[in-house]
Formats: sequence, C-alpha cells, structure tokens
Amino acid sequence: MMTEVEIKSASEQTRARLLEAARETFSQHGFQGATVREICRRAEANVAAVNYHFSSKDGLLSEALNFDPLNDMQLANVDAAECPRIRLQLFIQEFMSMLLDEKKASSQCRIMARELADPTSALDQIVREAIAPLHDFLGKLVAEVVGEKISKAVLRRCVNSIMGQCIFYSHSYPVLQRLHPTLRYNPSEIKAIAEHIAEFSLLALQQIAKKSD
Amino acid sequence: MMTEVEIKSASEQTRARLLEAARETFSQHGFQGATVREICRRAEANVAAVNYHFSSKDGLLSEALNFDPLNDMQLANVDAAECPRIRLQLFIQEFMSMLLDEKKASSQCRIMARELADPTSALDQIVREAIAPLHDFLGKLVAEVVGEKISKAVLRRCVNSIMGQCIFYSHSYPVLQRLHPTLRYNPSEIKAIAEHIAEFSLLALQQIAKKSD
Amino acid sequence: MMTEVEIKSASEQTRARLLEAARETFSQHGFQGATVREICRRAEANVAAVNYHFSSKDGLLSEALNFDPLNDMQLANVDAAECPRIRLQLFIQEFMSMLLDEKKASSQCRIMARELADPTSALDQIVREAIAPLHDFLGKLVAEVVGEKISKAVLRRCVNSIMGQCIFYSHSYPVLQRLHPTLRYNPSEIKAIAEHIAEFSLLALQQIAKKSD
Amino acid sequence: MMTEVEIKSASEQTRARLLEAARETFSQHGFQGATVREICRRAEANVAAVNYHFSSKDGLLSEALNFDPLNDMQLANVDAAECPRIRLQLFIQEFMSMLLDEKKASSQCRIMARELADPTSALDQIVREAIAPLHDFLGKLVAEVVGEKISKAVLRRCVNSIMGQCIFYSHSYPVLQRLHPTLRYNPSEIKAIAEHIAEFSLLALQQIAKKSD
DNA sequence: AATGAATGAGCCTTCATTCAT
DNA sequence: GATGAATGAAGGCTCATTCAT
Repeated sequence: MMTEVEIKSASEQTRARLLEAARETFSQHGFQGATVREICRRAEANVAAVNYHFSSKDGLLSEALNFDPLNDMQLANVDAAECPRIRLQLFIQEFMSMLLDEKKASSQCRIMARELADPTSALDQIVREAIAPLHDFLGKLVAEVVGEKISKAVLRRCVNSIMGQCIFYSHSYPVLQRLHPTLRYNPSEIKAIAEHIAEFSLLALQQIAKKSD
Repeated sequence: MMTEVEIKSASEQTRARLLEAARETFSQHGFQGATVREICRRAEANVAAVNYHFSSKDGLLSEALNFDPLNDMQLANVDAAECPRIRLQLFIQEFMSMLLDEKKASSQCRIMARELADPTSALDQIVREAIAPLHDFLGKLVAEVVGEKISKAVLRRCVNSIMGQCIFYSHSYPVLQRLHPTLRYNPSEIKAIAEHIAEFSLLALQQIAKKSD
Repeated sequence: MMTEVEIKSASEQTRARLLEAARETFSQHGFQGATVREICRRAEANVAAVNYHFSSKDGLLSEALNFDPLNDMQLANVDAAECPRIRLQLFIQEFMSMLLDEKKASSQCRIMARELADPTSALDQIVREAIAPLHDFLGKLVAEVVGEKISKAVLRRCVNSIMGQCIFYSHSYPVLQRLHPTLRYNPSEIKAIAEHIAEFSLLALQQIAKKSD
Repeated sequence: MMTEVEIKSASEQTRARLLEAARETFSQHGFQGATVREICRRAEANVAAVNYHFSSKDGLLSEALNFDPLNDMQLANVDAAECPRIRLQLFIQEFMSMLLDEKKASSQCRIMARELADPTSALDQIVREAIAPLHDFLGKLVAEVVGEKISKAVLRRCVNSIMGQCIFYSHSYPVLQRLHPTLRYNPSEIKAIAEHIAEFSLLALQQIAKKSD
C-alpha cells in the first residue's frame, strides 16, 4: 500500500502533476482553450511531457476524466439513513456540495460540463463510468420514495427533473451570476439551494406517488 | 412584406448568409472551435467577408446572438389562457418545443449553451437581452400560480427549478443519448417531456403555495 | 486663371482632396504605414477613389511628391538682400521655417524624409525636381560668400555641411525630442536654431575663404 | 576566448542567425516592410523561430537594436590624444568611419535611421542606450574645444551642428548618390569627408570660443 | 463617372507535435 | 528516459486592389 502511494518514480510524479494541472486547466479554459504549454508550465514539466506521457492532448483529456463521482461523495450518511426521503435529501445535499463547493468540487465535474457542450470521444467513457452509476443511484432513491408503482419512463423523467435542477446551478452559473450578481456559492447558500431542490422534488414525488396509487 | 424579405441588396444577402453560416458553425464547434474560414466557406463568401461586415469574429458572434427567445416562442396561447396553471403548462410546452424541436430550435440556443461552458464577452449581452426577460416572464407565471406569498428568494429558486429541468434535456442531450440510446426528440416525446416537467413543477408549486398559507 | 482654380469638376475636387489627405497621411505614417482607406476617409472619398484617380497607391505617392520647395519658400527677401552673408542667413531662416514650422511646413518635406529611409521610384523625380535645385541655389549662395576660390568638391561639402545641419533638426526630431523633452519648434525656437546654423556656418565659411586666399 | 565564440548551443546559433538576418532585413526594408518569413528564410529557421526566441517581431527588433556605438568605435585613439581639437578630429573620423564604411558599419545604424523616419517603441531604448551617450561624449569634446564659456543651449546646438553634418552623409546617401552619381564611400572619401566636417566645425567652434571671451 | 462590396494574398502569431540529443 | 529546440499548419485579421453596378 505505502509503496504504491509514496514511492513513485520521478516519471510517475510528473505524470501525476500533469494530470492535476490538466484537470485545473481544462476546467478553467475548456479543452480547446487550454494549451499544452500552460499545463506543462503548471506541472513544472517540459513542453514535450504531455505527448511523452499521454501521447497527445486528447490522451491527456481522456485520462484526466477518469474519476468516480459516486466515490468522491461521502455517501455513508445517505446509506445510513433509513427514511427514503431523508436519504434523497442527503444525497442532493452531498451532490450539490460536490458540484458547487470549490473546496470539494473535483474539477472533473467542470471538465465534464464542458464535454457536454463539445463532446469528445471521452464522453462515452464518462457516461459509462461516472454518470450512469449516478443516475442509477438516484433512480433507486427515487424509486424508494415513490414506491415501485411508477413506470420506468416516469422514473427516468423524475430523475432527470432532479438532476436538471441540481446541475443547473453548476452549469448555468455564468448566467445566474449575471442575473443575481450577489450570488455566491458559500456553504450556507449551497445548503439552502440543496434544501430547496430536495423540498421541491419531494413535494412533487409525493404527489406523483399519491396519484399512482 | 415580401419585398422586405426578398429585395435585399447583395451586401445584405451576404451578411445574412454569413450570419446563418456563423450560427450553424458556432453551434457545432463552439466559438473557439469555429474558424472564420469555414464560416465564409459555408456562406460562399470571401475570407475577409467576416471582418468586412462584422469587424471581427467577436462582432460576428455578437450579431449571431441577437435573438429574442420570448419573441420566437408563440406565447399568444400562453397569454390567452386564463388559468395560471395552464399558462405555465403552455409556457413549458412552448419553451421545450423551442429548445428541442430541431425544426424550430434556433441554433442560437445551442450557441448560447456553449457560451455557458465557455463564456465570452457576448454572454453579458445574451443574459441581458434574452435570458433575463425569460426568467422574468417565468417568474411572473410562477408567482401567479403560488400567489404572492412566497419570498423573492424562494420564487427565484422555483424559477431555477423549472428552468433547470427544461434546459437539462437540451444541455445534457449528449449524456441522455448515451444513457438511453433510443431517446429521440420527436414532437410526441417533446410533448411528454414538457408535460412531465409541468406536472412535476405544478405539484411542487401547489404544495409550496399551501405551506405558505 | 480663376476658372482653373475655382471652377473644378467634382472629380477634380476629389482628386485634390485625395492629394492633400495623402500628403498628410504619408507624412504621419510613412508610405507603408499609411493605408488607402484612411486617406480616402480623410478625403471623404470612397475606398476605390485612390485607384480610380491615381491607378495605385504608388501612383498617388508619385503625385503627392510633386512639389517645389524653392517655390514654396519666400525667397524674394533672399534675392533682395545684397550682402551674400545676409542672403545666406535669410535662406537658412526661410529653409528652417519651411522644414520646422508646422503652419508653413509643406508635408511633402516630411514625406521626402521618409523617401530617404526607403527610396521608391519617386525619389529620382524628387531629387531632380526639388532637391537638386535647392542644392544648386545653396551652392551659389555659398560660392558668393567664400568667393570662387574653393574647389567644387569643397563647395559641395560646404553645402552638405549646411544642409546637414538644417535637415538634422527635421529628420532627427524624434531623437531630439527624447534627448531634450522640452524642445518645441515654435517660431522663436526656429529662429534661434536658424541663427545658430547661419552663424556656425558663416564663421566656418569665412575662415575657409581666408585660408583659400 | 575562442570557446566563448565557437562553442554555442544550437539554440544560440539559431538565435544569432536570426539576429543577423533581422538586422539585414530591417535595414533593407524597414521594420514594417520586413517580414518575419523573410527573416526566418534568411536565417534558415522556421517561421515560428522568431516568436520562439524573441516572443514577437517587436522583441526581435528590440534585441537587434542592442548595440553600443560608443563601444563599437575605437575611441582609444581619441582618449589618447591630448589636444582637444585633435580629439574631436579623431572622433569625427571614427564616427564617419562607423557610419559609412560598409565593412565596419553595423547595420544597426541603418535600422536606426529607419527608426527616425518611423519611430517604434524601440526608439526610446535606442536613444537612451546608444544616442544619448554619443551626444554626451561629443558634448564633452566640444566643451573642451570651446572652453566652458558657452551656454548649454549653444553647446547643444554646436553638437547638433556636428552630428547633423555627419549623419547627413549616411542618412541622405540616396539623395547624394543621385546628385553626384560618382560618389562612393571608400576609405579615402570617408577620410576626406571626415576631415572636411572636422575642419568646418573646428573653424566655427574656434570663432565661437573667441566671441565668448 | 464613381461607388461600395468583395477579393485573396499576405501579415504576425499560436499551437500541438516531433526530433535530436 | 526526458528534454528543449524546432516545426509547419492554421488561426484571425489587414490591405491594396478589382468588379459589378
């Protein structure tokens, strides 16, 4: 264990620094806007390092997108809670925290946001490994809340409704910032947003559950 | 009427072709990814045409984004309806139709989506002229539904919840397509999605309205 | 007479405005630095006017350089004075005034200065029609001062010494301005400079004349 | 010594070739007229080499103008001479040699000449580092000749008179060549010119000194 | 005759990538 | 293995000029 983590060859250290620098840079400037030179400068590596370690800028993006949001979130609490509604609340809370809290937010989320606007070959992998599990996880939570009475199609759309509300604050931040210049994603604001989304969604889900009876 | 459209000077025709080509190209490749050369090639104009007519690539983007979604939508029906809930339903229906129906969808929406991932100086203008009015319009509809009892902050978040659900289908289409390969935005699917969002949102809003009493 | 000057066709007026604008612009930005567009803008003519009236930018330069400095200077006083030394003084005074006084200075002088740094085909003409007569005129004045005793080679060099001193203030103005930031070519300064050059030169010429005895 | 010159890294060699090519090209076509492509072609380097080594065309100009005329001239003789008049003679001799002798003439002088006609941001640097010291040096020589009796303003103008005479032969060469087609700047001609300027100036300075007594 | 739109060559610069060391 | 120099394609843009009207 220790050796894997601590004893890295210089080459592996450079590789790791490049990945970190790439995630930062891609999330700030987008894939096209980021330059290999800046990434290497941030990683304190030479210009050729990206191509040496990752074959190409594309290869670097592909590696940089290897991440596991479900794992990054602290879902122990979610799993611990017994009430489905509270589980959903906690999940949304944790999800928004990952999306918006700059301290926690893995920059991969922001890179991913860019992938949506300009999908590369990496998107297939991201959807498969990161997003699909997330939708599945959320789908199960929703099913627990509404019961199994609703159709798969409706379940999907409910998941989409929740995901859409959540992602909106991350994805449309440039717009929201302009609409409401005072908006800041500090912990209390994030908590308030998450509570709103959870309430809004739970109110809807409960009624949907009732109607399905 | 016809003459206004048909009798254009050669210059105006080139300008119009450039704008159309720019909208297509920007929406496909993003602002950075699009090249002036390709835009001109599509518009069957000279490489220098963009700079001649729009001063710069930036100027072209700025003009290409001159659009008015509120005006593009057929809101006559919305205004005609008396019941606030039906007005909201109709609005969402019309909004989703604009966002998703390729026949109607102004490519500006797609350009705008890219602006979010990679804001340029044009975003200020877009927010001011296109998005803010949209949020205001939706805000009034929501207020009609819930009454004036809720705070401005809550109202905003309700608007965000609805906008987030709507935009998600447009913005996250690359993901949704991979999650559900059979998904197609044909008129019936669009209608179903809009109905779901309207129902989901109205159920939530009604409960919020009740709680505020 | 009157008709030639006053009754001009619109075309001739445009031509004249173009020439004036060209002289200003060339003298400010140099031949390469000046753009046809700016010249036409200043002349309130359309972009194609230069090529229409002068075939090309080069042709415009060639026409713009048609000037006669000897004629522009008010040499009546010089001719009137009987004493050769005073005639030289007056000539230098008048020459410096033409070179430095922005009110009088024909901008051609400044264009010509640029020709030296980057001779075009127009220089042959300028030298033939404008500069050679000037050197000849000055040569005669010098000869009057020193008498006919000195060789042609020495005479030439004396002319060069005087021309060099004069032109230096015009040509090296960008340097002098940086060396002495307070330097301004107002009438009194121009007069002082001309007096210095005249004195400096006359003192030298007199001694040369003496030695040649 | 040799090693310093001969053992250069490949990078330094390219840099040096670029600088030489730039000096040639700038002196022939001016800063605007010179193209990066031609400079690189002459230096047998890639189009991007200029930006790689000097950041920009401006940076290349700035480096190409790093020269020290006072240092380039062999002023040991000047300093060695005790008589102020001979010191001035030797200085003029050396200065004209630097200006006119193609073997010695650093092409920087010619670039500088172009700066006068079309100043760029590099001129500030040139004046500060190259020209001001030259004027100061000449100013001291003149002061030695005339004594300290004359005012600073007069001293300046005397310096200008000498510089003007010297630079005229370099700056106005295109004109002089046309006026006197047989003119060639071979060593004997340069010597004769320098002697004339020295004599002309010294005769004037001596008289000025006398008058100031 | 005179215009404004259109042209295309060419400018400097940036970039991911390659290559010799 | 790892580097820094070098590459050349491509970018946005400017310009004198031409062309249809």
